[in-house]
Amino acid sequence: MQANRVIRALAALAQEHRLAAFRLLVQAGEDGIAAGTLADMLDVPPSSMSFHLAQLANAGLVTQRRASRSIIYSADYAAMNGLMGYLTENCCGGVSCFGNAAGLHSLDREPDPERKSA
Amino acid sequence: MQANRVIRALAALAQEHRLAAFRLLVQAGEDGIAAGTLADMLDVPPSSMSFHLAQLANAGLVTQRRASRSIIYSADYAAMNGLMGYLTENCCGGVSCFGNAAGLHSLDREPDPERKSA
DNA sequence: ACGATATTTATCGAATTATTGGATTAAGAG
DNA sequence: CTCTTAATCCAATAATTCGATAAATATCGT
Repeated sequence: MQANRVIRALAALAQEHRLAAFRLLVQAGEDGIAAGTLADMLDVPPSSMSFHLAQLANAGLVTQRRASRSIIYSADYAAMNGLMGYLTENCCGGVSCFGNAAGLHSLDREPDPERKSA
Repeated sequence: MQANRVIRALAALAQEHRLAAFRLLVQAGEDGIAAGTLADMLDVPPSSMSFHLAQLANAGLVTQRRASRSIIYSADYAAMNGLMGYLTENCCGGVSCFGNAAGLHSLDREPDPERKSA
């Protein structure tokens, strides 16, 4: 059941520090970033960073490798690719909500006026 | 700050019932599905369904309209589009992990053996 | 207005998640 | 071997979330 994996991936990214960390890792590319460096960049205690990185790793979104004393984390593009693929196929009307609807980005623009009509 | 909205959208989808509900709503298209019908489909108590739908609505992923006694929920394609856009731009190396990497979908194919042996 | 249907709200307990400080493991330098 | 640095593990705490029952609100047909 891949839905389960998708849920874990979504949950992993649905957290401020983890989303930020993942973005940095994506930007960093193959080289990756050491856990401590990441903790320093995001200004969170090492133990907290470790916790969040473990969550990302558990969700399969990042990989780790040791480089001497440091542990380098890298974004797993294939996993992210898979997540995007699932969302596109299952949550975008089957035929990619991209390209279909031409360039509307409500999450970028709308400030979300009000949800409840009182 | 759209990162905040993205996080809420991800969190909203990172739950079994909500992901399932959203998938059904996407499939249903414009017509949408009534809250009660959704609760029945997913076999969760109406109040629980209402709770989850509220989460989706709060994240801006679904819209609601009243049809006589029923409240019809519909997927907000624009919001989903925005989410996909953000993920593509910020979490896929800047230049769409799709199409770039040719056709690898780890979440679809790989059973990912050593992630959790449960 | 009344009774029936549909949905939301309120509330509670159980479970999960987030955060932190300190202990522990691993690797390199002297 | 000891010291230093890097990262994770552990335990305790705080906060959030989930699921279910019960009460409240809104709408419809009569």
